[in-house]
Amino acid sequence: MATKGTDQKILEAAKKIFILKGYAGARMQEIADEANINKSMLHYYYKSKDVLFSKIMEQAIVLLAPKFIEAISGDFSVIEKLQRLVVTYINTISKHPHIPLFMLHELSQNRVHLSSKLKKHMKTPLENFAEEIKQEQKKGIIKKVPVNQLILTVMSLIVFPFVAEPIFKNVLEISEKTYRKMMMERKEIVLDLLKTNLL
Amino acid sequence: MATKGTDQKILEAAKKIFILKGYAGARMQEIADEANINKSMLHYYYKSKDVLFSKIMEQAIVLLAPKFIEAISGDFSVIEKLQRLVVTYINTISKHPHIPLFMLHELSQNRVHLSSKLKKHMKTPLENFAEEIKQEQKKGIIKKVPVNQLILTVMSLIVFPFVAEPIFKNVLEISEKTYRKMMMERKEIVLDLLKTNLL
DNA sequence: GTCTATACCGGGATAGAC
DNA sequence: GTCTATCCCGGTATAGAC
Repeated sequence: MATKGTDQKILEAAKKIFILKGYAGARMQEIADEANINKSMLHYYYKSKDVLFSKIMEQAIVLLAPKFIEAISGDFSVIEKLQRLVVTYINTISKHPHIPLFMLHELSQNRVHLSSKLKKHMKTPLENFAEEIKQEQKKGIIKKVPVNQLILTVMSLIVFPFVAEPIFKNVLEISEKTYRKMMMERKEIVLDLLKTNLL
Repeated sequence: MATKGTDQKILEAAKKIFILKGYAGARMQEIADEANINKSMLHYYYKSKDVLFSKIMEQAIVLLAPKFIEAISGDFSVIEKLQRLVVTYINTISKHPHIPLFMLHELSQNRVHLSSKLKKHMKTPLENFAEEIKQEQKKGIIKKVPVNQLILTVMSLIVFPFVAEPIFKNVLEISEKTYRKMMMERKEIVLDLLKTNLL
């Protein structure tokens, strides 16, 4: 494979720094250092900090949103879809454990405008899934829990352990390695929890 | 009551700005404006941005940590303690919905050193609680779920909906008011979920 | 495309008058 | 205690040589 192009090196460096420190905390100099290039190269390839940041944020969204949509779509039962969601999300986030907190923090600032873009992509699959849940509840296949609360619950169980990783590792005195292992075991734990609650 | 002292006005303004924007995103000028005072007054009362920030972070910790310890201490069954935790935490955070994301973000930066201080306060109560859980599990009162996973689960169910509030409100198209209501109803939902999982 | 130098501004912090 | 003026650094961005 060819040597990494400068633009790629920049993207990788920016990804690392932005995700670790957030937009406001990130320094262009630090990104340049991380990419082993001159600071002005950043502006040559990506006009401004804002532009560079947007690229990174978009990457993060493109990484997560389609996986979500895919997991809850197709010809599966609700429980099967929840299982798919739990497994793919915990696996994916395990590979990029800092992304959720990064996204949540930047979304809470109004820096990221894609609330509408994101919404548009997610709306139909999410509405369909909600409808399926209601159908199965009506048929008595799964228990009646308010749909929005159920979605909140599922995402909480999956995502929060990564968001709160620093605090948990500290308070519970858990090593990095053990925590990773816990996350892998968590797939089954979350799924069991959801099943006992819904079946 | 007497007119608010300048130092109090500053603390309130700083709290608002820091919690909304984080350390790196906060501007001393903005805090001064918010407090209706001159920027140099900030330095007169609180030597530096760091010092001011530390005060705010400490307030946040003092707000949450004792409530956690109190909820899981005393002569109650595990289920009762979980109920106390769910109720007091959802109530408290509802009044300060931005605090969790603020704390998690700043903790993920290594700006906050109190991992050790916090740990010290929490350690014994947490260990005792963990021991009680294991005891009840041995006696067959509650089902056997790994203790750390259980703690992760409980905190996830309580805290994450606040951390992810902006995204959920957008994607699920929920109004502020409705979301607040959902959080109130959530106390019962979370508790039911935990009970069906443990009993 | 890559580098150096530099412009330019914003932000934290201080000095000093009142 | 409160204000104005100012320092000074660091950070984004640009100019211009090579």
